[in-house]
Amino acid sequence: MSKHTIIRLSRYKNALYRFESLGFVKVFSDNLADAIGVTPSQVRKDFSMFGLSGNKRGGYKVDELLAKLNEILGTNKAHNVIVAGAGNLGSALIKYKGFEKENIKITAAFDIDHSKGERAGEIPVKPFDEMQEYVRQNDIRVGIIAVPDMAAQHVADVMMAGGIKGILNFAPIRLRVDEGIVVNNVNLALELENIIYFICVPMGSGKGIK
Amino acid sequence: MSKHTIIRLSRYKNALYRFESLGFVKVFSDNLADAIGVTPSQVRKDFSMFGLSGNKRGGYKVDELLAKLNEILGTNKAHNVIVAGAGNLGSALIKYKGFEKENIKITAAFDIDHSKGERAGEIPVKPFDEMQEYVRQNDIRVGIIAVPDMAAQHVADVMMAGGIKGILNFAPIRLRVDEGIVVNNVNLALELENIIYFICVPMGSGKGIK
DNA sequence: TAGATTGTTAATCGATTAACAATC
DNA sequence: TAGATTGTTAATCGATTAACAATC
Repeated sequence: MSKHTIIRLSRYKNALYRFESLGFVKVFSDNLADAIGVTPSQVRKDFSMFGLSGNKRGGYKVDELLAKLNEILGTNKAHNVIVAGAGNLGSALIKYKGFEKENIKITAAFDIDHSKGERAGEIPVKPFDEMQEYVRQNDIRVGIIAVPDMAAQHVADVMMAGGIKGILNFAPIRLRVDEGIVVNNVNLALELENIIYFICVPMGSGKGIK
Repeated sequence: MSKHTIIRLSRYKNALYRFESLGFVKVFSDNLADAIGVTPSQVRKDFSMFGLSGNKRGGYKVDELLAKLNEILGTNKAHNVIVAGAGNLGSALIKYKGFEKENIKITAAFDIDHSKGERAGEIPVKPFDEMQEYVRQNDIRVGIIAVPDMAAQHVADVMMAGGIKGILNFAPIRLRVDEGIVVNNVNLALELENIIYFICVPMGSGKGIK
């Protein structure tokens, strides 16, 4: 199943929550398509690949669809995640509100300098040495890498040694990982650079925005 | 020109800096392919689309290639950027080190509560009311949105009114923007959700990782 | 030269879109 | 029923890869 399809599934889900809060009981493929910026065909195709069905004339029931999407995406279960690196980015992630409503919780952060922000009421910042054992003991499956570039590969290795299966990597390097380990990269500088390219390219020439 | 191509160009550039620091004078399409995880064909195809040429047997000169990539991507010129929202994420971005080496500088942050982190030596946090005028006066072309979801569309509108052409949006909603405005979305919860999906899907079934 | 690598064309692959029969 | 929407198949589109002649 392609990554793009799953991303769209998440977007449908977000949109559905908004429709729900607006009082919608059912939606049509047209509504969802509009909401996330794809064609209605795409919506129906995506749904049919996961056996999500609607009524031939009544569209899709919002609550049913949401329940099924949450089940497919795994967001009906809680997931615990750790962060390596408690610098600027790491601490912002620890405090980030957006994970909660997807049932995702950051349970611990690790840093070589664990004095960083060890505050009561917040998530503990532990010494990096303890990470592997913590991962193992708490059966953590997903880790976030928010350490300097040079340390990223080592952190990834330790995460994998502890049993982590998926990594969200903020370091602008390609991690070498074992077979079957899932890595998503977020490269902030690259995102900006990309925007800069597309606003600088002369629009006239038929090039420009994709 | 497709967004994916430009992203790869940025990645080649990153890899080239690393090759350069290792003392490489020239590289082959094979080296670059390995470094960023694509096929050598892809590398040569990408380069040929931008008139980046090498030597039929000697590969590509690292310094020349870097200079040309920086020119194409616009990273040879400095770019000033603003941030809306000086909460956790906004302040982490202000302090983020990774923009500098791409010649990108955050020159100001804006928040309705501008008392947040107005510290000397750092970037000033100004009242949100002043944003539009600041954008206009300083000819800012790119803005980052790191405000709560509900405020994001309004912020985008004000940015556009000030003359901003590109937006990096961290709010998990689809922004409605004018023709020709470039938007890149970074949705942190979605990235994690996506990882969770792929590590949860039973690997055996031929599905799994893409 | 012989061998290796580029640049480019053609083939392949996968993803998106259009079309339409089924049917509520 | 007539009209509208789904579910699915076929067509299209674009991007990636393979192949190979050119050539350093």
